[in-house]
Amino acid sequence: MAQKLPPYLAALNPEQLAAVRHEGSPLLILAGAGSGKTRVVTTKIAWLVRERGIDPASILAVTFTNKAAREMRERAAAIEPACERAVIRTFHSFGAWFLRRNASQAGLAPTFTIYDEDDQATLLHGALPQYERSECRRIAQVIARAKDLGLAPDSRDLARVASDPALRRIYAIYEERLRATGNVDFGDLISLPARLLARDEAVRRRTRQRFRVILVDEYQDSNTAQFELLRLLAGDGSDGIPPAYVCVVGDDDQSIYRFRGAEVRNILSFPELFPGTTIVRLERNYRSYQSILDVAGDVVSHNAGRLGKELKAERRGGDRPRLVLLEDQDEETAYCARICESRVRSGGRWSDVAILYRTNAQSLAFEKEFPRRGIPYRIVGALRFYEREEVKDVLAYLALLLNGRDEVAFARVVNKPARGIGETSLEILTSAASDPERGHGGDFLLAAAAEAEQLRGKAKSGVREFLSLVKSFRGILGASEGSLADLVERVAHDSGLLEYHRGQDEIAGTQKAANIDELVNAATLYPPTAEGLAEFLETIELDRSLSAEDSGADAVTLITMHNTKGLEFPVVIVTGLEQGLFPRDDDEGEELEEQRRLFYVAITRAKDELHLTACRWRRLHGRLYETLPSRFLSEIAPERLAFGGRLIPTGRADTGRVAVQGGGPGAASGSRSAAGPSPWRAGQAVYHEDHGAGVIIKVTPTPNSGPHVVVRFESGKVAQFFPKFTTKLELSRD
DNA sequence: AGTGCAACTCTTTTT
DNA sequence: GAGTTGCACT
Repeated sequence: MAQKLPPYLAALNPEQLAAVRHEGSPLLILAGAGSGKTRVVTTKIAWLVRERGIDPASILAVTFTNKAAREMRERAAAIEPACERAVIRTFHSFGAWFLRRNASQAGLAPTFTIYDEDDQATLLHGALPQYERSECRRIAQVIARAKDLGLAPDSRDLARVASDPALRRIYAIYEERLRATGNVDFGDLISLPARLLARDEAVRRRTRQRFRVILVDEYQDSNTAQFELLRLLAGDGSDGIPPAYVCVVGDDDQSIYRFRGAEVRNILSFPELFPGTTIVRLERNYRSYQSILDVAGDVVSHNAGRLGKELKAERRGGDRPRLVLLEDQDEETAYCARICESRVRSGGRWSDVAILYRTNAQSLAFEKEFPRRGIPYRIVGALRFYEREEVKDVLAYLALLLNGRDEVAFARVVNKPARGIGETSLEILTSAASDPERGHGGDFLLAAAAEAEQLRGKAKSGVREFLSLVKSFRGILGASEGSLADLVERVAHDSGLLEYHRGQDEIAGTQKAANIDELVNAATLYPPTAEGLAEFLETIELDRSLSAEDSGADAVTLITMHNTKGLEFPVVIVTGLEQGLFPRDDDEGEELEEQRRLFYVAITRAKDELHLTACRWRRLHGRLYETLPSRFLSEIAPERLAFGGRLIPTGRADTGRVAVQGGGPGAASGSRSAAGPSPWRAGQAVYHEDHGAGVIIKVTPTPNSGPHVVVRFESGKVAQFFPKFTTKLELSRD
């Protein structure tokens, strides 16, 4: 290299450097797991500002999580402090930011609040009481998917999201009700900005003139609506404003949010949709040993429709990942515990180990057993602070202060704690609020004030009491001193919620009052103004990772595979690798491929050591099922895996059972192993309890798990078994 | 209006 | 097996 690079660039490999210094055409960075993606993006932002003289305020970088946005901002600013001024946000938070700044054009108040799916369901239930709550939840989800796809109630393609012909009408009613509240839902944060940009030339021009560089991280998880927003933001030059420089970063092999509307095709077809695209592949992996990436590569190679990418480990060698077939969950828990213990015994930390599973319910076994063994653990993403009843109650009072049309918030707290306002009274107030004759403009507080006279006795005094509460809270909102925490505290206390929930705590042993305190605490950072309150509510609504998660304590991580994206651990154990659980039996086609990608993500989290476990017996929904190992396991070349080391007693001597960890000579598991040469040979006829008669088409010996056989049944179905671990498969004798 | 019981339903869930 | 929801009862 002729000229000397500044230090922040000199550390990059050639592909990374090319990605950072690319300009002039759309750029697609295909960044494999562990390939230094964040470093490239942050360096690129800094480089644009520092070397190319780009105004940081004209750079928009969107991510999918707040955590990623924070990290990106910090790391870019660490290289070039001016990057603080870049707009680095999640897609949704950018949408909210944009809508607040263009509120009047969007037909919204700048202090609108955001409804989550629970609120959406409540709104639906209020509009369509004939549908029960659970049904409303389902419908809310369908509507959310429709918005992900950018489909409005009158879109011709609405059937793509659900075939029910009633959907169009329900969706239309929902939209009408939602607009009447003056609030927005998650989907609106993407679709309303897009609609505004499409329709309002002045806003469009102003926005396009401002954002000259647009970066999108985790692009494989973007949905159709987000893609449309991106296109509108970037422009195509036809309005005389040159298109923004668009750079998307992602990994098609890590697209795992299809069920939430993510559209892998966005990344697969990016080069066609943005003509002239340059593609840079980052395939050097700095995280894992090659032995681990080999396994990951085998798995993901079974997917069709990939952009194609092969990870190469900078860290050669490494132990072969270990596949361990176990009897049941107890053995699985014990196996994981032993891995953790031996890690610590050999000088490591508890936090080196992560235990991954497909469903949250699987964490339970570990939660029960680990305390007994003195293993500290933390569960990532299980309990959701903001979704708790008591938290939502306080938030509803707060939201109502900003917006009297918030039907959901009003209905939630007008009678909470109980003030004698029943269903009938609520009905009277609700219809009064929306009655055009009465001119309340949909404002429930105005309606309540005007119509209280119509109510009687308890309801009347209850409404009066409620209104005077709201009035006093609004008084605090104008205060020039103190922080928002004062208001939140007053709301919690004066409303009676704190006492109400304290009472609940005593009955049920919960911590609701403490949670309210935590909410009060979180509000200290905001000013006691309407804007401060709106910002506080937005942060809570959009950044739900706020809960006390990163305590930094030394503990084993229990986590769903989905939640591990972007993380890494020295030791990873992927548990529950059983057919029916992962993948589920009904996973096929696109869904099956997505599950395979999920497995890929899970595997590539491991830096040094990877363990894979499967149980023969799995308890699911309170029932015990006999399972087969996941089909994904048979997609791994057997020689890439170790099948365990030793035979370890489970410690339950009374049953005489052993945990197969594989291992030593003659490692026999219980009574099912037969002596002598294996009867499992290709061509051998077999019978399976569920699948019927079949013929063995392939046998692969394993050191300790007995032979692995592949059987073709008369039905044409091909399935694989470890005869050692199933009683359902028998040799046919004749 | 609040409590208690039976019936239901169960993936994943950045925002 | 556990948590949630609707409904009936008081």
